[in-house]
Amino acid sequence: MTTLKDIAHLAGVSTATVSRVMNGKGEASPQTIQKIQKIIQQVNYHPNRTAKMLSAQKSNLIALLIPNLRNPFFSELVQQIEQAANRQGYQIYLCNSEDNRQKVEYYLETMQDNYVAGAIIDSLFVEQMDLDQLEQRHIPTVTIDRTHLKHPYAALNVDHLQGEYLATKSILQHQKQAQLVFLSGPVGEQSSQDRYQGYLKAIQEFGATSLGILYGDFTYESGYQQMTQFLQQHTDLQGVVCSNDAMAVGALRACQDHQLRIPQDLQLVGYDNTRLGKFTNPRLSTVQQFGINYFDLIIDELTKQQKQQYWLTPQFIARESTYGGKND
Amino acid sequence: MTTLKDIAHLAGVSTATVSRVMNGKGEASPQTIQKIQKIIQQVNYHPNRTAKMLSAQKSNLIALLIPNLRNPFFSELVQQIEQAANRQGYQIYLCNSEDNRQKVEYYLETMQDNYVAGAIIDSLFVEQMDLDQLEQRHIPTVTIDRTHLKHPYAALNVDHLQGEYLATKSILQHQKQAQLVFLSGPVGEQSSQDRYQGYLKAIQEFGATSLGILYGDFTYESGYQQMTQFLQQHTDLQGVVCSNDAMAVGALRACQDHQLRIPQDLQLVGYDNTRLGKFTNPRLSTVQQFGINYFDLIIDELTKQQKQQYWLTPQFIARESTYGGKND
DNA sequence: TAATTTTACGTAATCGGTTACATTTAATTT
DNA sequence: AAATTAAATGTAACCGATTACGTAAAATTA
Repeated sequence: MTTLKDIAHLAGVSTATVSRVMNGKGEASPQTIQKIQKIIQQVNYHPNRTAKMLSAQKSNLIALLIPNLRNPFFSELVQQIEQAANRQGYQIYLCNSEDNRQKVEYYLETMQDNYVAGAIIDSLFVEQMDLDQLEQRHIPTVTIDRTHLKHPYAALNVDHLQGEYLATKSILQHQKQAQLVFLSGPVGEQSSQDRYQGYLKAIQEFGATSLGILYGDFTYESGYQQMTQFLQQHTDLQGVVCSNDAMAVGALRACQDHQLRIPQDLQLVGYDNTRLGKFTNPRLSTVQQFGINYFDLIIDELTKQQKQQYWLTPQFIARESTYGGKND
Repeated sequence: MTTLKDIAHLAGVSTATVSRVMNGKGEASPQTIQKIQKIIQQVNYHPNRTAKMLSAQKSNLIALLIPNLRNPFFSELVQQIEQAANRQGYQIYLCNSEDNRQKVEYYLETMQDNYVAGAIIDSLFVEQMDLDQLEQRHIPTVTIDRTHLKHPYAALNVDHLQGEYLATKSILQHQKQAQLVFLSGPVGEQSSQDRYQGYLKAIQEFGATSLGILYGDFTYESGYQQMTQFLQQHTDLQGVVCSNDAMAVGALRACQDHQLRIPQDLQLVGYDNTRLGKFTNPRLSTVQQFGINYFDLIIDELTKQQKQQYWLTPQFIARESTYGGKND
């Protein structure tokens, strides 16, 4: 590997001079600058990032802690955030915790080792203690959807209750006395619990009935499986409210396997507005949590540390899996 | 940050001793071992990875270079490989090139800076030169589906021609004189070109007709858009052969928007066997490139350097979007 | 021309670890 | 008890950068 020292040798100067030239800091005569730059070109030298990190005690990495990549919502999130980060000269240090507390701990430790410029936290299993530690280490943090956690940095909060209320309402507006079921994420998952409350609120408001709550794990497979099982025992269902799009797609297929027409026999809504939703048959009505412009904002928060709290207003997107939907 | 030096101070020994104890290398008296371990526990010390990397000139990172994350094939690949890597104590250094040569170059450079233990290369825009460089730097490499590139390490090759031949055949077997169209990846994309050849081979063999080739970019959106456009000009189509599942899903929706029943009016096949395929309506017939057990093998190749060449035999998976399909 | 200020560059410490080698101390051997 | 060997630990160089500080050379001023 070509090092600073090599360049210094070749140019007949000290490493300090080369370093200064590379970073445009301090003084250097035009001749030396030229000579050094020429050599750098010739041997295609580029400074070692690891050494740089250690020396500077900082990096251009932004940690992105997510629970998994199975839920398309997160793979889309990763893409969007990565692009926004790149635009501002940052790289993403992807911390996929695989729904596993141990991995969360591992990544929280290695974030520090990697001298990350900031952390974006969107994961269950992150506790107050962890955020306190990040704060103590002066790692700017943006939490996404971790409303119950406290820290002095920025937070993007999502009103799940309101979102699912809107979604559920969209079903009930066309069928006030409908019997519905709620397809939730894993037991204990806060966002799903909040969404469940929104679902219940709409049900009460319209005097409709909830036939229960099903627990999936945000995958197509679990949506399909839970719904299939449910339909074996219930025939009097008019609507399914799902805690994410992927499960909605699974549930949709399960309903169709039971010869139910969507939305005529049964209305169905997803959540998250993942790209797939526009291409299912029928197209999926869903809830949009945040628009594409929020990702740059997240990176800005980390780098400029404006330390704002955002409350995002979810929007219902009507498509074909509920009445009143339209193509888009 | 707690450092080795801190521990050494607390224990009243030198950093060398602490390092030895931490790594179980060299000799140390039972008392010192105990004392040091106790302190490490107390202050929750863990060695800095960056410093370790620099010092040891190696890391537990495996670079995974992919073209993008938009194609679900790749997001599923990332998950699988990450899990396999984790099982063997490695972390993934995700290099998402965003279909961009510059980023490929950036990542190839930083791989070296990160002292990666190996690289998994599955990306267009990687040239022979790049692999030569990796070889020169002694970075063990596994290429996936880069048949035309030469290097002394392991390679997983996929017979795209055969895969698409099987897929096309499955359509033609039930409708020998069908008129088909091929929905390809971007112009110049090698795997799509190979698949196109397989498609043509089956067409010739059955005396069927190809109405042309459409170029998408492996996204739902492009599949939908290309197919919609095509259907505005053609009404005599009996089959669509797609170069990946995501475009197939988009194309499927486009066909359905044109009131075509699948598979009765028109048969359609995807490629890659992504998870979604089991949940579309109709379920998607597709081609499986490699099974789940291949991911551990890839990591093994990197760490044990068996330097094998693999040719994977693609398998056609019949579902409901072609005749002769069945649920699974 | 001598004194002073600027400019250009080198020396050496530092980041947080690892490790070859030297040294001290303890245990064995004669 | 002296000599030898083995065990325990310390010293210092190193990985590849950055940077505070010092010094030599050049430019400016007196």
